[in-house]
Amino acid sequence: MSDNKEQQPQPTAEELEKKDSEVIRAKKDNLNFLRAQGVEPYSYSYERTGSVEEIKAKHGAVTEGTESAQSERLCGRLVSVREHGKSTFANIKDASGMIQIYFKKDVLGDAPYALLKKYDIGDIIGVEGPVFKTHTGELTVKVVKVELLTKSLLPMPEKWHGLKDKEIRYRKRYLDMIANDDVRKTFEKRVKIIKEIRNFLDGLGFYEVETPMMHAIPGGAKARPFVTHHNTLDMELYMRIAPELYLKRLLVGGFEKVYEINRNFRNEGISIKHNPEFTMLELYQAYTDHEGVMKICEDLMAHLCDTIVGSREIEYQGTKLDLSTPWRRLPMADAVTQYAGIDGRNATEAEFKAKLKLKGMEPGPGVTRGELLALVFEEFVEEKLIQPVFITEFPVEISPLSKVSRKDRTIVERFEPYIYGREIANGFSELNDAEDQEARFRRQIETDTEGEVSKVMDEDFVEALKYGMPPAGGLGIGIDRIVMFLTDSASIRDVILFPLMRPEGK
RNA sequence: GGGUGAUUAGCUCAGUGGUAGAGCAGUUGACUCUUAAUCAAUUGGCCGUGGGUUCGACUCCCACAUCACCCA
Repeated sequence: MSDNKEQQPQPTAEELEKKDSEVIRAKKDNLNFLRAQGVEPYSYSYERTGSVEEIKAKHGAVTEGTESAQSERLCGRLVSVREHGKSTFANIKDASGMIQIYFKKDVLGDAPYALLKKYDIGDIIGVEGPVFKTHTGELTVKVVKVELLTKSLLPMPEKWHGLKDKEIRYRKRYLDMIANDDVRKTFEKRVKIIKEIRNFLDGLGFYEVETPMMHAIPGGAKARPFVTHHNTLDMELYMRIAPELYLKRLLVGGFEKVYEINRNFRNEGISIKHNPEFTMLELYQAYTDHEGVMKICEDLMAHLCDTIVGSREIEYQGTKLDLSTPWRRLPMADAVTQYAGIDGRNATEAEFKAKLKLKGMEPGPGVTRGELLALVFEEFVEEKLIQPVFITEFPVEISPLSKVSRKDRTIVERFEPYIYGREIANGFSELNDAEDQEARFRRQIETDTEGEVSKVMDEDFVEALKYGMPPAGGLGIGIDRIVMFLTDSASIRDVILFPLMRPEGK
């Protein structure tokens, strides 16, 4: 495959040169001119006296008409230039913010001022000089000395409208970040959210661990895995769909509170809510049950609201969401009764099927009552769960890893919180009866028709359980979806730096 | 997987079966407190790719590619 590509004749330097637009050629000309003048267009370092924000904070009190006694050094990308003959205003931007800089011919000197013409928007520069306030009150660096730190060879996106083309924004995230300030803010927020999750869990005494992302047997969730191959072992490996089975092994081993924040991979569709690789938090705590981790779940979300948003009421896509704790608890059957207009506790299989038929669904004869309930829930209820709610009491058939309810053998001690019609997490009292686990795996393997379950039983996991896993509660939270809520992002692609894209056709 | 829409200059967008447009960016000139600076001039296009219809297609038709949105 790659052979064909390599046989294609590589364009020569001249041909590439020809293809350059005039805009690009102008920048290259500037680069070459500067080089000829002895300017190094790709410098090695620049020592600054502070970031843009720091300098602004430091000199905020400078009064108009005076300038700081101290000279400052700062650097960043040149984002706009306003020439006025013998003086020039410009703006540079660093990670902290943007500041105006002022070049004056008689301050900078004739020759350096003339060289400014060879600087382009997009170049990264360092400037040195005192700080003053303009007549309009804007804090500005009066540049005494300017240095080119990095020459830019491609034109920047338009300064006013920015970069809107979603395809370019996702494919070339760096341009998106340069052009759209709120993108950088969203991803800074993502960093803080994940940091706060760690803070919260570490505060509860959890250990963060790393378990394999390449599995010989895919497990821990119902999803199609990505397959890869190990050469020297000559074996198929699967990118993990969940870390669950490994984290539970750690409970067997004696860790009592563990969590992992990392990537899972599911070979399924791509949508506004799904990226093939996504980040999950999974945590397990020994000697507690689903109630225990349900509390951790809502407390964690409340903690994130407090620390990231500053309020437990957030607005998502124009809808107000109140994440105050405790969240409502609602058994699945009751949710169906309440939202689907069919008695979730007493309806017959035929009644469920009739209901599903309204959406064109015709489950086969092998489908159990519990599965039918879950289908009705998915089809008719989920989208209506706007305010946070824990759906509880899942049918045992669709929950192969959770413990049967102590009140009712047909349901399990499991919950899924929903916000804005979306499932954001999944938790349960972990099944630790090895023989029951083995039987449920077996049943899953037998009934799976979609290839969503491994055909091979994870014997080692079952064996681990046989040594004895303490009773435990487990919880998995989709981090990307949490970030979407807390940053008011409509698409998962807006909270993943480099979402999966098909290679561009050529 | 199905449906709808988009694809035109580096970027943001108009456009029409008959010679391809604007703003920004670029280039040249003027301007020593501007900030979407202003003013004057100017360069830049295989109108996503490949077929077809037509005297003539950026425009109409078909296929393909990529993206977006909706549905499964």
